[in-house]
Amino acid sequence: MLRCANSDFASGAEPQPPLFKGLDKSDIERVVSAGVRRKYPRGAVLSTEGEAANHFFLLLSGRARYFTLTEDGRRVILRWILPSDVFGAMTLMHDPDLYLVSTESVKDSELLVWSRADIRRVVLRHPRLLENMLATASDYLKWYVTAHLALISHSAKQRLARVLFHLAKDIGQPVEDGIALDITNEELADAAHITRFSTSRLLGDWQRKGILSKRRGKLVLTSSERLFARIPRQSALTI
Amino acid sequence: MLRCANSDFASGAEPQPPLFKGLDKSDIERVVSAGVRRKYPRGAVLSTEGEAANHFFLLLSGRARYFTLTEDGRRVILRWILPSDVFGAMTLMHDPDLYLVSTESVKDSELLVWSRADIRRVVLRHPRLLENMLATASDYLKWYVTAHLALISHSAKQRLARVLFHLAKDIGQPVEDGIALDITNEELADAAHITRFSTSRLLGDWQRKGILSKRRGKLVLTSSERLFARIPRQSALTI
DNA sequence: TTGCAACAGTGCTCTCGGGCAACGACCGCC
DNA sequence: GGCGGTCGTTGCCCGAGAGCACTGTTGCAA
Repeated sequence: MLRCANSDFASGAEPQPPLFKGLDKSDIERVVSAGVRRKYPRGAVLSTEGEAANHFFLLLSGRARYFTLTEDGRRVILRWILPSDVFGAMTLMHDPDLYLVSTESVKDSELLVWSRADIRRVVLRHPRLLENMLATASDYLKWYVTAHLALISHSAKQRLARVLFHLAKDIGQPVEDGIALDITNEELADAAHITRFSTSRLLGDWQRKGILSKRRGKLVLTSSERLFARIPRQSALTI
Repeated sequence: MLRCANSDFASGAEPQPPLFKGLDKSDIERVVSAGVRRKYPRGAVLSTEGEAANHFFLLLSGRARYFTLTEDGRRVILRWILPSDVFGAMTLMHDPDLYLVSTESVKDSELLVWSRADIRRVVLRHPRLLENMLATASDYLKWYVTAHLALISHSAKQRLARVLFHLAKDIGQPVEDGIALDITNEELADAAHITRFSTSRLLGDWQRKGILSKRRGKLVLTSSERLFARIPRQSALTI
């Protein structure tokens, strides 16, 4: 494993991760060179809930996600991690603590990884990193408030629509007739917190209406707006 | 409004707010004296979702809570704020931002209030405050993960039991036959995300079993463990 | 090609808990 | 004391969506 002697971020060629906001080239250089670049295959567990937080990560390429388990062992998908996102922030704490949730790669991924000792040293020298992490934390809280409200006030259909919409935005690939997603019904079900049966039924409805088309493990969203079509309501004028 | 010339925190007499962890007396003195002490009556809205985050708060005495609104206007209680807790952390951000949720006092309360300019100045001089805020943020995320899991995997009964248990721990007052809570059915319903009808039914069950006793606006929890009694299950041996 | 496993669709049942209406109990106020 | 408002209770209905069994479909591997 090699130290990252020359960072791509300092050059400004790549999009700047929010973590580095407000830092100048030499600062970024120093931060990046304190970490190591590592590759992980699809499906690798990168950090595990309840274990000591000893590594801080920045996703360079690929894709990952947070997950946790319910008391009865069901897996719960929390949030996607996209390139430029950081995770394992418990590592930054002044007092060592445990990871709150687990993370896994869902595609072959490349990451920048710091040990606790290294990232702490860097962070104390660059408090701006702490400020940026606080901003990230607030994004997470924002996401959670939204998810919380969705859970308690949206129907299964609305939740699935919301999941599809955000997936299309975050990880969809434009194709001729819409936006393509590599995803199974079961993954959608987990994300929307409904059963795979309901997922199948709802997707079926939408397909019949021409809002999307799907084949095994693949889905093309044609008109994402129509996902949120209001439930047809009785007109007040109809006596 | 007077600057706080002499802080109670620096003396060590009062319990130390987590915000000040790792700071020495003179540091705390400086932080506290940058804020002003203010009193708010019960029911005051202290910060409003969507407004510019211009004030940072530390609750000295009383009680407050976060809340937000659903799209259809229903009020959602998020979390209690107890003495020593801080809120309005969006004020600390490097780039000005809006409050994420609203807060209101639920008892007459005394707070330490900082303007954005003042708290930013202090925070930049004492990066340890940022570290402590990060720790607070992680507490919030922990709370949210728990609440999220409760919402998707617990029954109405389990959620209400959990709410009662935590309220008893946080804001209950010991009395001869248990722990007393000043709370209405409606507030419990909001906190557990169930209707007030279900709340009434569940509390009725528990009262009949002697787990708690209640009169209008008041509730005495006798044996909080029995709230979580497992649902009696068919024995596998019963053919 | 065959076989198998993962993925997907459908019809059915059933339960939790939401929603409503109506009633009852308690509190404070004039 | 009477009265209106808030809070609490109960019975009833009903619908969303979970759960399950079964079948159909696709892809991969031997």
